[in-house]
Amino acid sequence: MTEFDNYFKSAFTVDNVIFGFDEGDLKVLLIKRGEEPYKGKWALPGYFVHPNEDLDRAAARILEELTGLHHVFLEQVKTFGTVNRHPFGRVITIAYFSLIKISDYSLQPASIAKKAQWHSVAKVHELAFDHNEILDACFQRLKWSVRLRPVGFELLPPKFTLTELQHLYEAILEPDDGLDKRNFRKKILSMNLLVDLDETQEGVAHRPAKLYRFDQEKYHKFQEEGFSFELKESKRKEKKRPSKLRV
Amino acid sequence: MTEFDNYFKSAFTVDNVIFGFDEGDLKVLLIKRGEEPYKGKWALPGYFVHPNEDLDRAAARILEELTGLHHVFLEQVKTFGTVNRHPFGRVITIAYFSLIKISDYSLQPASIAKKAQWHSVAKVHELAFDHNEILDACFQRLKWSVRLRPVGFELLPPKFTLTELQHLYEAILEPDDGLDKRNFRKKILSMNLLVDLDETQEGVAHRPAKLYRFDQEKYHKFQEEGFSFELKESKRKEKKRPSKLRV
DNA sequence: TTTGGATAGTGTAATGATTACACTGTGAGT
DNA sequence: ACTCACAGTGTAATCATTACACTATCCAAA
Repeated sequence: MTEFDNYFKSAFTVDNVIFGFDEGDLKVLLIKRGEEPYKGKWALPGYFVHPNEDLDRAAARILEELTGLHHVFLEQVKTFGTVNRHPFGRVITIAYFSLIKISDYSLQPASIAKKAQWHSVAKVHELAFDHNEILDACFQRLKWSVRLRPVGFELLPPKFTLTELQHLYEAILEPDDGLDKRNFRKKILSMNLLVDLDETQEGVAHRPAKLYRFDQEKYHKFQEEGFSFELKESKRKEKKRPSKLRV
Repeated sequence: MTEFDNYFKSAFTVDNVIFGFDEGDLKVLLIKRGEEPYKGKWALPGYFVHPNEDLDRAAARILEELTGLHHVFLEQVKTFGTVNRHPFGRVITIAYFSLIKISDYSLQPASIAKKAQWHSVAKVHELAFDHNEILDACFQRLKWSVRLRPVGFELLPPKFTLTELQHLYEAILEPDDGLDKRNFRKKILSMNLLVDLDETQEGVAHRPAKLYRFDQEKYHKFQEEGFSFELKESKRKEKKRPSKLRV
């Protein structure tokens, strides 16, 4: 068996791209590294997989240590294994992404959590290791995922408005000109996935919007039977009355 | 750095699900294991990733040793890392799938290749390790892939008939009642992806079909711009004249 | 109390895509 | 000349998607 000894000298980690949605913006949870390598750089939360730990379990552990959340959406995306990606030796990493409600997130005691911060996905700069590449791959997967599952269920607070839901879709799909409001509403309401709560927003300086929640049962049905959301970005803007506001 | 030493005791392999298409049937290339563990069992072709080898490179190497082919379609699918999946220690495996034309395949000198054999995907029985699970995951991915890329380009010989192409789609998508012939043809021809070769089959005991090839340029355009193939299985059979053949 | 700003909310007609569906054509073999 | 086996072909009905613009409601400021 010694011929194989050479192969048993590598390690693997799990890195987790944790997405949240807040203030109309898609966010990702990053950690400021306190140790070498890449000390001081922002990085994806991740760690070595313990010798007796399954991969999915490791991903869930990292997520939980950081956010206190379990039973959230978590999916394996891709494994990154370029030869020199880690200075300690041959280390490959299995990337996962998860979706959480930022409102559920609370600071955890784990020391790692103290260095965590939400960043707008669109504004993330240089990360440690090959983490930019990992983030990109996970964001692409999320874009794909949004067509296949009602992702809002995982990302939005229990009560939300249709406009918030639309903004979420726009943040993920990044259509050049946004989505058409009427078509979006027609589509999403026709799925019967939302429940009208007969409540409205309060304290907004405009006509308050109705609040909705997801229908849990319908949601589970969609999980089993599939889901398809397709909507082109609006081709041209509807003419607006010229606004006096400067851009 | 000694705190990390414990983690550098694992290994990883690459396993490759090589799909081919022949005789109207989707096939997968399996190896009869000549060594423990699982000696005598059929397994996916795979091997340890060398210490200085990138993952994609390892997958391509295994494919080439076995089939003599390079530059074929090869895609990472998923990593399997259950704690006790390998008797030698902690070994995780990165699964890839590839698509090749069986007509291009030729027996290679590598000793491993002598134990290789094509099996109908639908009839694969118990495999070594967790390879059934891996095969399933890759087959699912292929099902998905068929909607996003003109997979026939990778799987069919240079000249083929529309019926062969339809059988390929049926072998992958497994629709209960097959696809509707007219709708299939209308759809695939309207993509302008096929070139009519002005040749026909020879030596068949019925009206010979026209032969087509893929338009390489259009194919590359689709690779960049995306591709969408959607076609429901035919709902109900068209009534046939009662056939005298017994089922 | 009036007005302006901001966002919510709402319907339809035109277009395009998908579906269901059944018979005729051609060559080979007897 | 007949039969078998598969090739090849068109249309109408339905459904889904798209483009598009104005009215409603609340708050705040004048």
